[in-house]
Amino acid sequence: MKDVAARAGVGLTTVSRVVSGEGVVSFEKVEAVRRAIDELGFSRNDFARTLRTGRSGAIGMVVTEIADPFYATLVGAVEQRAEMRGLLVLVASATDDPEQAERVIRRLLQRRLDGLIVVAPDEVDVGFLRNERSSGTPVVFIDRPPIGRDVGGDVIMIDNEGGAEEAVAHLIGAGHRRIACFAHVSGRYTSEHRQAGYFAAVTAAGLRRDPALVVVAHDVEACVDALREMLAQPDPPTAIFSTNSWTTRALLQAFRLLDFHPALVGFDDFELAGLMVPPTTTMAQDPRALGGAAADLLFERMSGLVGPPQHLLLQARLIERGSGEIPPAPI
Amino acid sequence: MKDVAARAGVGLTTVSRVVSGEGVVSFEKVEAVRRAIDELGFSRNDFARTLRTGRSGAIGMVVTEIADPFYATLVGAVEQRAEMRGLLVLVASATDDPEQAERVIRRLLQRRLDGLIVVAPDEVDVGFLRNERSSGTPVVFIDRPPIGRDVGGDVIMIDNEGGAEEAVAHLIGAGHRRIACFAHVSGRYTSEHRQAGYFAAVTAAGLRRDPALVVVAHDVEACVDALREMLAQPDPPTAIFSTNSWTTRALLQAFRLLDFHPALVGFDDFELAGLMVPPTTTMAQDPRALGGAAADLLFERMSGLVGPPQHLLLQARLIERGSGEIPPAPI
DNA sequence: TTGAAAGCGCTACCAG
DNA sequence: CTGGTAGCGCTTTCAA
Repeated sequence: MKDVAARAGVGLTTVSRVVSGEGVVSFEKVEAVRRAIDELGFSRNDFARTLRTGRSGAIGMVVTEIADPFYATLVGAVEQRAEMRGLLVLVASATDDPEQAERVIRRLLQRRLDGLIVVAPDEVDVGFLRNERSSGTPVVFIDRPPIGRDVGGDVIMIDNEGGAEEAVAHLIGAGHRRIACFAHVSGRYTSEHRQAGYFAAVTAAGLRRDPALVVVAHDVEACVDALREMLAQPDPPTAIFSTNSWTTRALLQAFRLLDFHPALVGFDDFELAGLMVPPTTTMAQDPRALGGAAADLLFERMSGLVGPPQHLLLQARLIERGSGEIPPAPI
Repeated sequence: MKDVAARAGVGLTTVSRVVSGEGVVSFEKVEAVRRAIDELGFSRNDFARTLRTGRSGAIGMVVTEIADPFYATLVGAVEQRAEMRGLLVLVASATDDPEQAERVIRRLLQRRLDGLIVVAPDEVDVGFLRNERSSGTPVVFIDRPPIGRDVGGDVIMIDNEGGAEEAVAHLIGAGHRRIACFAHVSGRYTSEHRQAGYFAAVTAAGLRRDPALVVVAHDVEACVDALREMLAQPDPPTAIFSTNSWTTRALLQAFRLLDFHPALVGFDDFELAGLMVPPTTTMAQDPRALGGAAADLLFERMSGLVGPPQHLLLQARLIERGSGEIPPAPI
């Protein structure tokens, strides 16, 4: 910048004003500075700027797995909103390893971000984010609430329990009485809440809660095993509710392997659900809306919105594709 | 840091040494500093550090669309490698708008990154990256070569033409003589090269190059229209080669709508390809390998590897799932 | 081993 | 309108 100033024959401050577009500079000097910038290939050092201003012009985003289309879409939605405001998004995958997750988040924090959007890994105590929030960096949690005492911060989630209940009620409405629940993982927030919704629907309909119908299965092999076991029972399920799209897709592959075709409704929509055999009914979340809402709220906080932490619950939406309502072949 | 020093009763330099783990500090002072850090909730300001050292500890990654599973996986692979080296990854979606793309890349550059991995949007002249490279920031291009004169930089890509040729040869080997080519877009690098592979295979087999069999179609509607037109011709195709997975998936939906089921081989693997009816044969790229190779090369450059720009060509791999080799019903 | 002091490149506050 | 100067928080000499 000093070089630019020298070359343009102006003061350092004038260059700064031209570069940041703030303050008033005479037309000729602007031209001169512009020319010098081009000739020298100058580009402002944002670190120095940040050091001085205290604002980094960047927000951070932590997700558990960027390669998961759901999170990738979430990130895309946030990025789009950020771009409109001239903010950069720093993305970091926390992964499932709690230690690594904490390390990644801490490292992100050292960058003095203007705001943070976090899909808090279950099992990671994000209590240390309390410092951050109290020092003025807004934090919005998304997809699930943070673990840890008094973290505070806004939370934006899907109504997991309500959505699951509605999905299972849909199966019950189609005449099913034996409905299995395939959970994608044990002990994690979304999984547990969707299971709770399953139980709520089963109970509301006066059906028997059969523990043999509830399993945790993430991959094809586990699904095959669980299905084999259920089919060996005297009163096998005629319909299945799955708590996320990974399990839903694993189930679809298992169905083909076993040549077993029950009714199926899965939480989370996925591409090609309509091409499955039969087309798979899903309880869809809208990751774009979720990410957009989180970004909007974060930006409001960044521009000074105060008030108690907000908890937003977005509704999931049933997309009927025929696999739920088809009554099963009589057994 | 000043506060920490005061509280621990040591000098600023000592704190710096403890925090960065460099230099020698007596055990007691280390303890004292650690305690003060905890009590004050101190976390080093990375901007100041970067300003001073000139190294940011972060690399940048530009992709055209983060929500596309292919790019998301690419990012995931780079991130994983970066994490192992304690580097942060700054991701930005360039989008398809050339102006926005350039803005985003420039903004990323202002952050003085230690390295850059770029999926250069076609139509964006990344000539301005030349400055960057000459000022010592290594740049690795991935998935396609950069547009613009003398950009230089390493390039890591899939052998698009060879992969496409092999895919089409596979169809020819299964007895097909009328093979259509559905390209996902016109004028872009990967699309054009895969089309070139298609033509190479067709020519090598001595088949007639029929322009009516080559179309550009990105969505279901366009696929339906194009297929209708082809089916109305006297000698319709019995097999289709598609240049990327978006088009492949659109085709699958179109097939169902039209109740038309030709043999199909698509470039790019996609989840659930095996569940399609019939299971879809694909020419698979491995985005994890691609991203990993790019990251490794970038890290080598960052640690001083000199030499002329490298051009790496990774091979795509045919995953046969039965839809290619099934001879079509006689027409 | 330790600490004082000089600056990394920029912006904010002044005084012209 | 313009430019000089202080200082953001850190690391890196250099001297003790």
